[in-house]
Amino acid sequence: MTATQAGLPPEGDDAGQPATAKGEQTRQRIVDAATRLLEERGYASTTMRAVAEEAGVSLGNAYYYFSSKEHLVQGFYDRLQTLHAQAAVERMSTVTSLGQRFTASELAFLDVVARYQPFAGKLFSVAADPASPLSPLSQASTPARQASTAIMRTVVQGSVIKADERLLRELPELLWLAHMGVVLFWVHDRSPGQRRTRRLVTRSAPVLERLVTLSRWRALRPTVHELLDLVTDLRTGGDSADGG
Amino acid sequence: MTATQAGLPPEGDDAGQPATAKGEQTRQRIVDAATRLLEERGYASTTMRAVAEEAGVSLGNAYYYFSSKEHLVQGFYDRLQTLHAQAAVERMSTVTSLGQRFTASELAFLDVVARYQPFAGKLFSVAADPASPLSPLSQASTPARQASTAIMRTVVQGSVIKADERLLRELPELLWLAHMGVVLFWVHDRSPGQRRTRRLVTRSAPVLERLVTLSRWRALRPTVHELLDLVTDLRTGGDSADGG
DNA sequence: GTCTATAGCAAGATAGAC
DNA sequence: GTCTATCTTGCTATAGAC
Repeated sequence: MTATQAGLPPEGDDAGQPATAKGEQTRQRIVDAATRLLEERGYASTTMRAVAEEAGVSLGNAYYYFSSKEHLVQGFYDRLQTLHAQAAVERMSTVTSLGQRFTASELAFLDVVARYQPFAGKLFSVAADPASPLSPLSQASTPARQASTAIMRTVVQGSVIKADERLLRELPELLWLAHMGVVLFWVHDRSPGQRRTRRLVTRSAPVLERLVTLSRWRALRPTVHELLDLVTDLRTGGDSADGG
Repeated sequence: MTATQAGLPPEGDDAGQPATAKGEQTRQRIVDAATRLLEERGYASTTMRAVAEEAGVSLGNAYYYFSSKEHLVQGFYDRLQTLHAQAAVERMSTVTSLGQRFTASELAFLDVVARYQPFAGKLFSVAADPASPLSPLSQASTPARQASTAIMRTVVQGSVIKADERLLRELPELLWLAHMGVVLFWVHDRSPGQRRTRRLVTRSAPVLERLVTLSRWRALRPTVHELLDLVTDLRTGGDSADGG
């Protein structure tokens, strides 16, 4: 339903891009207020009315800058993204194996988002709707998605690993998919401190590394390439559809 | 958030289990009305008011039997499940390889759900909330989940395949995960007739079969078992959390 | 271009009377 | 079990001020 999915340019979703410095300031106030309320009270209780009041603007004004509640939450997402990128780079700086770097990146992510776990399910639910701007595949999420893939590129490029060349090229995007998998698991993880998700990461990373290494094996190459062909084919087909 | 996830018995989610025959009848009328409207007008337009009117009861009465709109939709899901199971068994009856049987089952699924694709995103979104009774991991979805896994067991048991024994035992549940992946892809697939999802199925199934076969390889066994250990560990840990 | 105030709709959910 | 209010909240609209 979205412009993204039809492969068309965006339509009215870019409402309220401020043109003046004052506007930019107001917009920021609203995002800040929303972030504060989200952290304090979760998604459901963060009503547009409450955000407007917290920001000291009228309800109409809030909608002037954000065409929906979901668009507003996007700002919150972007902030998390930035924090994750920073934390990931820092924690990756001391390790050089692919598995360790992926682990570092994901554990950094888990640390950053830990406090939001209680209401992550609701947010996730909203993002799961393909028509939502919060969907990781939406046009509105393109910057966030690219930033996330960039982190994974850093994971790959900083690591010393021998793998099939084509696989290596696709690896950042594949790791992004893996990251989506981690998120999916994390959202359902009610264990204290999200221990289970941490175990998932620390234990699957070595297997991941092993599999990547095995891609150079003669006997496995055809299968590996068949998979890569499939991924490439499904990604570049016109209509958007993912397997994340 | 759900009782399921805490490993506790259900609490208030079983609202409105009718005690009398009359109650049972009313409940059924409401489910029927909801199903009819869902098929005709999709999720968003199927308001609780519309359902109540269609069923000839008051809004409050509808809520007496179904504590939320989501609980009401569960009946619709169950119906699809049954249809899928029937169609899958039928289409599998002529093939014996694992890949072909999995393909048959999934294509049967796609045929059954094709007409609901336009509003599947909304439904999916609701089901993505771990706290929702519609979540595939919720207590309320246990019957549907088991039915779905049963289909996958049929896929496996009817096929002649040599694989690592432990993998073979876990395969039905792993195929259920794969099925969830297909659903995830399908929900985002805007191509006509969901051609892309069909391609995903038909092309990934042979790879899947190949990988299962490779599990018997000496050099791969440790990795395969490491993965199976991980899956088992994460599943049987007390708190529920998945990777589907 | 920004912003307020206010009124109002639709729809999910609830309270309380009977 | 059933109904009739009633509440809440996302969202829209309008009309006007600076």
